[in-house]
Amino acid sequence: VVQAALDLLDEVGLDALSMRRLAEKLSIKAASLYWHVRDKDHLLALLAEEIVAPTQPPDPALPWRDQIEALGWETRRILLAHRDAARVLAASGAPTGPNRLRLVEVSFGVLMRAGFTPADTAFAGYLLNDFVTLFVAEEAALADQARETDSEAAHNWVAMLPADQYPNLIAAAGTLTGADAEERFRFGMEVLLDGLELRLNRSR
Amino acid sequence: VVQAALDLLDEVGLDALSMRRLAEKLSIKAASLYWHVRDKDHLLALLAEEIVAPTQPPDPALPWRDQIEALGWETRRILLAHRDAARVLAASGAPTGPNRLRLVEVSFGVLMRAGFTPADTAFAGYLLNDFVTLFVAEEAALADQARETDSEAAHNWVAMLPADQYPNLIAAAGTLTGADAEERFRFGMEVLLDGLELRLNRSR
DNA sequence: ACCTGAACACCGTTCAAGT
DNA sequence: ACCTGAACACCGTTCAAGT
Repeated sequence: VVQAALDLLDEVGLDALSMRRLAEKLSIKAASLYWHVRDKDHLLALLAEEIVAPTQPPDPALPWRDQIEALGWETRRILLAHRDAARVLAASGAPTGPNRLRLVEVSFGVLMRAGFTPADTAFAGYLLNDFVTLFVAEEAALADQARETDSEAAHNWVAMLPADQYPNLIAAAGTLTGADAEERFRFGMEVLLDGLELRLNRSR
Repeated sequence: VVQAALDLLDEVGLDALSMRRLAEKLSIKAASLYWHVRDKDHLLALLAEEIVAPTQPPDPALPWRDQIEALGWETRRILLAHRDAARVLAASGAPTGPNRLRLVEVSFGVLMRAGFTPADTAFAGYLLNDFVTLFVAEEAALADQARETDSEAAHNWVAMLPADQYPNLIAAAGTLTGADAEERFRFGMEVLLDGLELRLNRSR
């Protein structure tokens, strides 16, 4: 039932994922879906649960930093496995299903055992989760966009800018190759983890 | 023209902002809008430009950290000034208009002058910008949701969870009062800036 | 328990035609 | 230069009715 929705998502993307198309795929009329599912929002929540299901929790024997890092990379991998997966998570709002709650529990557990206060744990957990989700959403959007237009055009919008008005933008963005998503992800994770580690050490 | 769209956004929110309603507000038929505006996407881009227009750039005499921090708080202030503003920025994609490009240029300039490499500047700039936008989007969503349901219910979803399955989640999330958006924002900014500062010092 | 027909109240967008 | 009428191809959702 929800598996069909996931297949459809991979085929057509989130924007074209409609109740009517899903019904068609199931050889059913659209009205019938409302017996299986309360809402489209509800469907998205179920979809988010399904996407996130195969996530491997990190090895609890590792230091907290390595665990958080591993979970970040694993989450990125999971979200890249389905089309628009990160957008589905964002669109389906706060986690309510067991799979997503479990992941929150895992990351909060790592942070608490590392010595963060409960409040800092909650803040840091949301910060990390938001970073990963947004990052992958952007990464996927850029990849889609690069697939539509030719990749030269993607570069050239920077070159089109008036150089005297945006010198720093051009200097910095000019270094981006577009194929450096992993490096950018590592950068973000490092900055966040360094910031969190510093905070932890200071509080002791 | 776009001012009417901004008014409508404040009145009804992004989800209900349709071309047809906007036309009605202008005492016009929907088809006429397509003379003034190419697309709905184009309209959203113009809207994003308009929202961001009154942003005050930080004092260039300040240390880089203070400038970035000031710009972060200013951006949050600007985005909270209009309903669903953060979502509009996210929905309208990468910045193309002069106002948003100017802000990117400002933040990149601060980072470059602080001594970051061009690549690190681009990474850090996106990271900071994404953090602020996403944070405000979430903050606004939570505030909306709290306005709809009574605020007790917002607390109780945590209390409803089976305590044996999610001990860390409950311990950490239980400390959140819902009215601590500013504190959470400060936390995120501090973590990011600490991480960035460490990276800058290491590279020298 | 599961599905359908038919309807309601919407969308974004195009295009020939009007003034 | 700016607007309209009419249409096209869609949406999510409800609800009585069928089996």
